[in-house]
Amino acid sequence: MDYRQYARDSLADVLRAHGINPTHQRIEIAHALYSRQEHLSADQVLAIVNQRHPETSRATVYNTLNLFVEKRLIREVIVDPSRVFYDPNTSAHYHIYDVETGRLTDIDAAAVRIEGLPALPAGMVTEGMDIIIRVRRDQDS
Amino acid sequence: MDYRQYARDSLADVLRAHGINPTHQRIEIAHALYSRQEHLSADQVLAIVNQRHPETSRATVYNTLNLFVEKRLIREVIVDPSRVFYDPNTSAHYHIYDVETGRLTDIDAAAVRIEGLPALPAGMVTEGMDIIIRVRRDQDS
DNA sequence: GACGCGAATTAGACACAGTCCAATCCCGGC
DNA sequence: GCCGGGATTGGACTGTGTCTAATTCGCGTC
Repeated sequence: MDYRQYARDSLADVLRAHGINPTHQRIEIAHALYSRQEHLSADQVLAIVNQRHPETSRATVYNTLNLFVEKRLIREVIVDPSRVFYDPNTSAHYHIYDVETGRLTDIDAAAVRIEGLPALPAGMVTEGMDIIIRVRRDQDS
Repeated sequence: MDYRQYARDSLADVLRAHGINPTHQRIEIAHALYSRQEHLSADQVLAIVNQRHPETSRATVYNTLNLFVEKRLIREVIVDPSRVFYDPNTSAHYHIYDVETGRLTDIDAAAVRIEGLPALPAGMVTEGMDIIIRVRRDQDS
C-alpha cells in the first residue's frame, strides 16, 4: 500500500465530489496533475500518463482536461500562445511566467491587494481574473 | 488629401522611430491596427489589409506583426488559446475579456494600484504584467 | 456468470494558427 | 541602368487541439 495508490483512491472521491464519473484514465490524469506541483500542458500530461502501462489516447487526455476545467477541478493558464497549461491549484492565485524557460510560479492572491479597477459593464459578471507577470533573466543590457 | 493618406504618411515616421524600415505592406498593417481602436488577430489584419488592392501574404502579416511586437510598436494580448490578439495601445493598461464574444476592452493602468506582489526571484527582471478580467453576460443560473 | 445499455475511450482524420524556406521582387545607392 | 541586400511571397510544413464513427468498458439486472 504505497502513497500513490492511496492518492489514486482518494482521487476517485475528489472526482465524484465534482460530479465526474471516476474512470481509470481520469484518475490517472488527475493523479498526474495532483502528484506534482507543476503546471502541465496537455502533451506533458499525455506523456506522464502513458509512462505507466495502459496507453491512454490523446483524445481522452484532451476530453478529460476540458471536463476537469468545466467542472472546476483544475484551471487553464493561458500565457503561451502555443499551448495551454493546466493548474491543479484552484485557490485564488496569480502567476509569474518565465518567458525564456516557460516555467510558471504561483503567487498567492491572499497577500495581493488591487484597487481602482473599474466597475464591470452592466449585466456582466466576472468569471475570473488572471494576473501574469512575465519575467526573464537579467543579463542583456 | 484625406485623413487616411495623412495617417499613412505619418505612420512611416512612427515605424522609422522604432527602427523599422517602412515598406508599403508594413504601413498598411500598421494602419489596420492604428486606424481602429480594436484588438485584432493576425487573420483579421490579413483580411483588412487585403481589402485594399494589393494582396499581402500571410507570411508577411505574421512576420510584420512579430517584428512590431519585438520593436515594441504593438503588444501581444494572449487571452484566447486559439489565437493571439495585437494591441496598438502600448501605454500601461489591462484588459477585460468577454469570454463569450471574444471582445477585449482596455482598462487604464493609471487608476489601478496593486500592492503585496512578492519580490521577483534574484536576477530576474519584469518584462511586463498582464491583468485579464474574464467576464460574461449575467443570465444563466 | 451472461446480457444489455449507456457512457467512456479510441484511432485516425481533420481544422487551423502560425512557422519555415527557397525563390523572387523591390528599391535605394551608385 | 545595374547591383545587392532586405522584404515579400507561395506553399509546404508543424503542432495543438477537435471531431467522428466505431469499439470497449463498467455496471446493474437477471
